[in-house]
Amino acid sequence: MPTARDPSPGGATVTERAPTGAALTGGMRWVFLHVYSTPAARFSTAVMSQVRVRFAPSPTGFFHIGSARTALFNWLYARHTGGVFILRIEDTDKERNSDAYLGLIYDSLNWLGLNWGEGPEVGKNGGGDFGPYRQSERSEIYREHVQRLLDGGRAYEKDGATWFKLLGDRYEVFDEHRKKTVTKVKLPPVVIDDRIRGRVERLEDEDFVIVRSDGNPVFHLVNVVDDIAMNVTHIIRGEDHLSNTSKHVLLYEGFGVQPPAFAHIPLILKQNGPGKMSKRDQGALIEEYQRRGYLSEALVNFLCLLGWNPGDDREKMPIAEIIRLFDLPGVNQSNARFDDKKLAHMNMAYLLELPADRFVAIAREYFQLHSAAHSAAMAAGDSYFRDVMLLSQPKVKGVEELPAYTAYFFNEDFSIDAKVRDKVMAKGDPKARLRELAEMLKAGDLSSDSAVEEAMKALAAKNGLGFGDYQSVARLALSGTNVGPSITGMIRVMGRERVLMRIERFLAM
RNA sequence: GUCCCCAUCGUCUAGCCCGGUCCAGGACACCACCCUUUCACGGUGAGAACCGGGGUUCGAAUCCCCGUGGGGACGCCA
Repeated sequence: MPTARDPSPGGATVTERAPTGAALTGGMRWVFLHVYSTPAARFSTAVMSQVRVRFAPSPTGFFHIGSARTALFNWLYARHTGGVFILRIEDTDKERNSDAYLGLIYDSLNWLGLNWGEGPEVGKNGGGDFGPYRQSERSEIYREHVQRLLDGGRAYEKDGATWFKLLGDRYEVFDEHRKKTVTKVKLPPVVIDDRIRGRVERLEDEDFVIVRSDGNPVFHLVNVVDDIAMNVTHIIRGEDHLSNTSKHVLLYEGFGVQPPAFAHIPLILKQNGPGKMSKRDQGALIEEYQRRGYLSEALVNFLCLLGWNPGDDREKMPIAEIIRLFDLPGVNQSNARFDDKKLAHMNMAYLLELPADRFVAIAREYFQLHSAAHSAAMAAGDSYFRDVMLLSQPKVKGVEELPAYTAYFFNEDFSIDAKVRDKVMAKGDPKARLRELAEMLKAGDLSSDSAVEEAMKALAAKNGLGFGDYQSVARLALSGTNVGPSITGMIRVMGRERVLMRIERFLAM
């Protein structure tokens, strides 16, 4: 609905949209609002001035892009409003939970810089007055709340499970889709005043289970109970939860509590094929980007732009600026397709302007994960490694290219690309050029790129040739290929001894 | 099948709320050229979109309706 960006204040939604056909539902809506707004006064705490948002993942699988963005939008909103970002672990599914996945949630959030003010205590994160923050430790709280519904006649037991009871006239009907007779309840549609979608109506007409027959409470119940208990003011979550929201609103009503503000953000679609992105899709895992040496600030910047924008043409922005500008009405309503090319570009842009020390540190970290490249690189010594990395920084699109891109700096047995060799050796007398270059380098000043460059240019001029006549064959002899950093930089970094050795070996071939 | 959400270049999007300034702007990708010491970066340029149909209006990408398409939800999963 196009009224989305106009969050009408204070539930005044009832009156807008006039004549045609809305009269009936409008009237019923009033009844509904009346029912739950009266007892709300008794339960709801004083006016909450501070925004409290939560990210509530389940440790049942890898942490993926979609979850990361939901966490990010919550975090941004908390930072923007000076509110609290809560991490709550929804680990009620005993079958599928695992500590490894839980650890991955903590690691990924930390890596992305999404620190939580309240939640499980991990490192500098967590703590808070509304714990415990793992649902597996909150059973007593759920039991009390279910008892309250039972006592108030809003829940009953059947088939060993506990069901939430809808209030209204009941009737039986055969459900074609599920092939069974079900009991339905006559009710006006639930109204959701969504900060991103606008007004959404959805009919909820069947009682639903809130505690399984094995005694475990279900998602809908624990989610609502915790959001009440933790004083959550804004629920920012994926649009896939929009259809659950009617159940949740009914539960709030059952507890006599005014629901928080809802904001359903668009989904991220997989880049190839139909459907939303899931943990199994190509490029879906946060862990993977971390492992591939992506810069978290680049990934965060990219993720912000999937479903949100600052309202102008800016894309690459410091996080502080994003925090300043981020707001719920600026979030898009349509799903966005993930594009790894754009992410790679963003990553390169960040890489290019990374301070030298940090670039080298990240490169070293990356090499450590790749033992073969690592041992050779480390054997060459810290300062040589640093020089090689800084020489390559402006040339690569990502840290993951580094080991292959720089391999010949660290290994003497690099291979010579046959095609390149044939091409380079085809015209002129490259070997003669190489001999002239070696002669010059024996005594030349190799202390800076410009010194090397001047010497090479002088040599070329003396022989009536161009810089390129020396560059291509020198590159071939030193690296075996025709791509790489500037040749002058290579000579400077490799040093006289190594350069002369490689040239001689090449001439002997 | 039922219900809900959405709809601008291949992709992410600006513009839409408050109709004219839009023969629709930016970015990624692609192509060409320039720069150049290879490869990149960078610069310049090209191609590329208002889903369709009705309506309202002097005028619609912008408002309304209907189609169509895409997405989501329909569990004693979360």
